[in-house]
Amino acid sequence: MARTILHADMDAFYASVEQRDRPELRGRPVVVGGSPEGRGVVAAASYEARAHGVRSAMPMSRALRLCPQAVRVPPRFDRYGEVSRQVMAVFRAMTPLVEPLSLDEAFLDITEQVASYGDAEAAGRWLKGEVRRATALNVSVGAGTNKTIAKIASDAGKPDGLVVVAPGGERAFLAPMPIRALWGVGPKAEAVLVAAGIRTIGELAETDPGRLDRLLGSRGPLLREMARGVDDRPIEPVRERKSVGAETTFAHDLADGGELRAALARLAGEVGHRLREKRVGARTVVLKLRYADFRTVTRRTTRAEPTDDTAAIRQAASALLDGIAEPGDRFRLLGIQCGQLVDDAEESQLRLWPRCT
DNA sequence: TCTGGGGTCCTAGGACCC
DNA sequence: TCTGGGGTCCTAGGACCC
Repeated sequence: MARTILHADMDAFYASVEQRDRPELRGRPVVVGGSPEGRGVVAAASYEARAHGVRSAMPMSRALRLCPQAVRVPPRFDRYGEVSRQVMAVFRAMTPLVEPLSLDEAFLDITEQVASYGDAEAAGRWLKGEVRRATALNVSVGAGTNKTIAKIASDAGKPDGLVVVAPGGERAFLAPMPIRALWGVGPKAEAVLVAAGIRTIGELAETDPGRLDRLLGSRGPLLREMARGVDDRPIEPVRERKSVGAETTFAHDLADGGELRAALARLAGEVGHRLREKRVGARTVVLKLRYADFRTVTRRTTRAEPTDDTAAIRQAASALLDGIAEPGDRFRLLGIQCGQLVDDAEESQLRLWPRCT
């Protein structure tokens, strides 16, 4: 039997939360993100700002040139997290099979529940109404028989949309869409495909599998299946976190020295704190450096025992930095990422019963 | 125009062991 | 003196997502 999958995606989430919390911002172009002097980029833009060409991930300096009357708001991630918990609670009132993708977006498998709403369209309307009642915010919803269809359907209806793709209608729905709409096709894959004369998902679906493998490598078969409307990936309500990291871009490039080492200590503190909060230890510490010319390098070290200790993380990262930095180097970004996470409870089990490994 | 910060997943080469 | 193949772990880089 065909599944019924919803993809729910809040409209201009951070910007909408700001406009909701601050009525004086309503109806005005709002851009959430870091300052242009601090080399910030746009995290979210209200639809009023988008009308001027402002987009997510755009440098803030460019956004404010495109739309000088825009109000720039520094992000308040704690606040967005609170609202996100309300939204996810509404989703979970519908089905336990909710897979969050970010603060403002999730897949829902409502195969078991859809009949009790009537049909997918009615279920989608119910969800939009409940989210609006709980948060006074709009969510766009797409419905279909798999994740690919539901996701592209919710994108297609934005803002405040509800798009339902009936079983059997998958290929006709996807065919005219640009390949870039497909999950997993970014700038690089798009360029490769366009150079080969493949512009739409329909054209991708018709491409010879062997040719696609040569163009896309191992990702060819999966993307071709998705383009043909076939996608069996399940909704995964529980996904284990694999890493915890923090990074910072400096307002001005830094040489190695007191300021850089102080930033490193601050990042180690941040990461250590979050590891302890989550009750996990990390076996690997990765140092990330971006040079003034945007070249990025990483160096890592693996420990025998996991740690959540700030000083240990700082020392590991500092030793890695010693191995990279040359006199005269200037850096624009520094980051620390901890991986190979081990649950504290699991860890103590291993200590007590070493032979059980 | 001058490029954030949080992540996930994949590839490829080398070390090491059997 | 020359030479296997498989498996696992580690490292660095890169594509991609929101």
